[in-house]
Amino acid sequence: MVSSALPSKRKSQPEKSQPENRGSAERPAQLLAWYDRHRRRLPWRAPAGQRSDPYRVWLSEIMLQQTTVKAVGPYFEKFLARWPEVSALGSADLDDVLRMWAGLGYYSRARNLHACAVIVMRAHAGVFPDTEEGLRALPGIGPYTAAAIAAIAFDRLTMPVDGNIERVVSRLFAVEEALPQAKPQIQALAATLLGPSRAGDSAQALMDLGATICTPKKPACALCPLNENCAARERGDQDTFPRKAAKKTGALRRGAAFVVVRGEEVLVQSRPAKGLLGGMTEVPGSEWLAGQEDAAALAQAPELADVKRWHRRLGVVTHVFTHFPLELVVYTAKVPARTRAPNGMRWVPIATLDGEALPNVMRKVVVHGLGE
DNA sequence: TACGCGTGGCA
DNA sequence: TTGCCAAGCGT
Repeated sequence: MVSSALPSKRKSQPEKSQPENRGSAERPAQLLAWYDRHRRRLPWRAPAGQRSDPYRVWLSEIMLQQTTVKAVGPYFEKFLARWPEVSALGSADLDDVLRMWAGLGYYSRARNLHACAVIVMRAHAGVFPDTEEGLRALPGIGPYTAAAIAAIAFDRLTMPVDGNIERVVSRLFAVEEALPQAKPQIQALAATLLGPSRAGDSAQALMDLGATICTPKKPACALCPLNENCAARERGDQDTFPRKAAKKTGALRRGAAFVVVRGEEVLVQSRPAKGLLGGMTEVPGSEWLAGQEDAAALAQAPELADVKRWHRRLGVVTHVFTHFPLELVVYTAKVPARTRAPNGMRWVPIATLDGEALPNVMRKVVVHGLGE
């Protein structure tokens, strides 16, 4: 329900210092009261009133970076079952962590997760730092995550600001400045929503509000506990916040992937540890370049003397990364039983591919290459 | 500062 | 179909 846009009587300045905005002092309490009635039950959340386990909070916060609650759920359970505490994770092999992370995306998170667990185990005796500053020094923990763990696990009086909270706050105060330039202003305004205690609940309340009521499109303002005091709603243009600078989309890149089958095995290699899909498993392939032709891609096939000719599969595999779309032509070949893998490559049974650290784009390639 | 970094769901 | 979006971080 979008009310008609009324002429705005007030300039669109943030209401930072406008005492005539009656009721704004009640927001922290209104927020917590709403949270106590409507909080979501999530696997990593402690029961109401109980302190959360820092390990679970940390693990969930890393997984939730730019990732939906729904996608994280099963991964969180898997990780917790296999590595119940930080010392167990710190003792694990990085390859095992990458395999368990496969499919969740943003794989540098998995490497940093493991590195962080090692540091906590060895340099902090297995105990997470309980301050924002201490947490911020750990790999994979930035300003948001440090504040979130400090508030949720250690009850520190700080307000983490994620995408949800940016949206809620930019609407509450009708912040006209565009992201990301508006981040400092939004951070300061968000801090005004903290009460004298329960910082972690205040943060999670804002996140739940953003996820369920103050949604990106068609926010359910009628159900919002703060709707009497929302500048954007008063103007009627709440769904135009937050303001954002236009983003550019990357150019299409093309390449070839080579699915080499030896009996019931397929040829794979590991990608370099850093960069795109760092440390993950892939089938050999050409470079991924904008404007590349098929012939150029085919010329980069792995050197296998036993391959008489490559068979090009019909169609292409498409995949869209955050910053560019990708089209891969898939070539296949069968080789004799004792063909040796080229340097740096290895044979993996097709039946165990599920356990490999295969990113989804490579799963698509393998399915396309092995399909009938 | 701005860009590189995955994936799946949604309208 | 296409673009947007989701509990950001590292460089």
